[in-house]
This record gives sequence, C-alpha cells and structure tokens, in this order.
Amino acid sequence: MLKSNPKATPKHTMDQQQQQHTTLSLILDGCKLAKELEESIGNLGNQLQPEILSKSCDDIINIFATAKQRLNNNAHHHQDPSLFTQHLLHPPQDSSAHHMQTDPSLQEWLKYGVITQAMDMIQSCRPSISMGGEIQAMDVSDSGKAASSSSSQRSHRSRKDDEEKCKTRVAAPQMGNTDLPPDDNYTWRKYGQKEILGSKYPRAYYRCTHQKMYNCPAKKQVQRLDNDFYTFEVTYIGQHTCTMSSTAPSIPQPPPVLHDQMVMTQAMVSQPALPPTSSSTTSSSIVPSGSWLSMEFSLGSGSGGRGSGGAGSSSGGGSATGSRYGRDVEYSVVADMADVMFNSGSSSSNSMDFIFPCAEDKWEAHGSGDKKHC
DNA sequence: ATAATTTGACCCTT
DNA sequence: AAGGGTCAAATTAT
Repeated sequence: MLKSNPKATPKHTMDQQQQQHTTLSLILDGCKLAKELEESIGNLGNQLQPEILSKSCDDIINIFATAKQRLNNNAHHHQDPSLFTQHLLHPPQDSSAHHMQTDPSLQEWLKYGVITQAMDMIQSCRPSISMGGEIQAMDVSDSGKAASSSSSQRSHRSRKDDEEKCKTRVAAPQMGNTDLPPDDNYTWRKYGQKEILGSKYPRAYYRCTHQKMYNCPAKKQVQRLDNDFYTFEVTYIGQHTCTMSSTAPSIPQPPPVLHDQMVMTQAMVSQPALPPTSSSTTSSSIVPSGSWLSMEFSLGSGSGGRGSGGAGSSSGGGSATGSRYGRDVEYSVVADMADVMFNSGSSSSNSMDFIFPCAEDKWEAHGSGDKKHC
C-alpha cells in the first residue's frame, strides 16, 4: 500500500488523520442536522412542534458536544499550518471532508469565534460568493487621522510615520464577558480609552506588552461598531518587532496589512441580540439572519453549490503565505489575510503558532485573554 | 509586591 | 478650538 499522501506533513500520523476525519464527520453531521432543522422551520413555520424542535436541538447539541470533546482531546496535537490555511482557502467541496485535517485548529477558532472571521474574510475578498450581503471595504490606508499620533511630545514620533494600519472586525464574545477585547495572538497592554465623537462606544488603546523590553511599536485600537455591539473593529498599527526574540527572523515581518488595503469583516456571530437597527449592522454584518447554515458550508450532502472551492489545495504544501496557490489572485489575497489574522506580523513560517501552539508556547489566560509571548 | 487597568490631563494634528 | 492619542498617577488585580 502506498502512503496516501507522500507530501503529508510528518506531524500527522494516519491515526490522527482518521480521528480527525471522524470528528469532522460528526461536525458535518451536526451541520446537516442543523440545516435540516433550518429547512424544516422554513417550511413549516411555527407549525413545528416544540417537542420536535427540542429533540432536534438535542441531537445537534449532542453531536457537536461529542465533536468538541474529541477536538479537545486533540487540541494539543500539532498541525501543519499550511493545511489549515489550505482548508480555509479551499474548503471541502467533495462529499467527504477527508482533506480537512485541521480539527484542532478549528476547535480553537470555534472557541473564539474566529472561524467566522475567516469565512467572512474570504467572502470579503470574493464578492462573487457573497452571501447576499454587501461587502464592506474598509479603507485601511486612511492614514489621514486616527493613526497613532503617539505622543509626539514625549517621544518624537510623527503621525506621518507611514505607520501601517490594518483594520479588522472581530466578533465580541456572545456570552460571558462580552467586554473582552478580541483575542489575537499577542499580549497587549491597555494604555488608554477615549470616547470618540460620533461613536457610541469608547475606543480602547493597546500597545504591545513588550513595548519597552523590545521596543516593539505594535499598537492596536479596539472599538465596538456603532451599529453592532457584538462586533469589534480592531485597528492594528505598526508591526511587532518583539517576535524577533523567538521564532521570527531578525527582520521585522510584514505588517498585518495586505497591500494597501485589507478587509476583514466579521459578522456571522454578530446577529443574536442585535436590535433591528434598520438593516441591522448595515454593511458590516453580511449574514442574512437565520440562514448561516445555508451559506458557505458545502456539507457532505452534496448540493454544495459554491463554485469557488475546487482548487484542490493542489500540492499546496508550503506555508500559507509562501505559495500563492497559484490559482487565483483572490486566493493569494485570502492567504495573506489568513496570514494576517494568524500572525499580525510574526514570522511567516511560524505564523500559525497561536493556532498550533508549540509545547513551549505558554498561553497566559489573564483577564484580557490575548496573550502570546513575543 | 508586581503587573495591569482606569482615567484625567496633556499635547499634537487638523 | 476640537478631536484624538498618549502619558502617568491612582487604583485594582494577580
């Protein structure tokens, strides 16, 4: 018997892959059930009996619970980052999801709601597959103002320092402490908060915890969207140089910004308790409420419409950002975006460390979450 | 005790 | 002058 895939990363044993496959099947089953439920609701409206609904929900919950348990068991396995990104870029189109080998990372994403960001992000880059909502292109290069004016008095930095900015949107936690800033891969220290004219919610200012130690200039601003309490708009300013101390090359890595513009909208999670503010979440929320299941998930049950997939992840390999999947320019953008998300400016080869944490990587779990040693 | 957050004040840019 | 970004003392958390 030949090895199924000679190029498979050595980190993956066949057993792991099989187990992940099984787990994924569970998830897909859950999705299917949920989708069926959705369709039932759509078809029958409120004629549906509560017991049946309840039963369906239970089934779905059970399936996902089981899947999650397995994912948790796998959570510490290392993954080949490229596989994860590949999957993002080339979601399974065939009936089985056998090449989705990233359950552990999925788990992380699910845990933080980041998977939705990726989906959204991909869509943002690919208007053709928009879920019917409009895609908001945020002008990242609006270096006009709001940049890091950074105390010119105390340390003479100019606002015009071509500081690179990258705006993203991230879902706020839907339960628990919704005030937690979105979790990214770095340790941030809050140094200010301000009411912004015309904005409902204050803007919080963070800088890299290691600013002093490594003279790391990275900063970020976090603010809730006016019309969407559950979505943060995060603006990253500057690159992390503190990564040099660990895995990154000695050269500051590409900033978390793509070309001149980057769009990462996060919306799928932001539906729940939103007031019907007009078209709710206006441009930021893309998902038509109530039918997220119907969107991009090409469930095993065929019918997976979605023409974009394909790509077969080619022999991909390579790091997510390294090879452009030579397929579509769009994909290269997506790859970059994925890189950005995972990485915010660390070494490309280790860009997914936070999703595939190394054994040495400690994850501090302090209040504000997002922690990673630079 | 140390580290992180809060918050009013300061200062720069527009 | 207004608005935004940062500092730093005070406060709170670990």
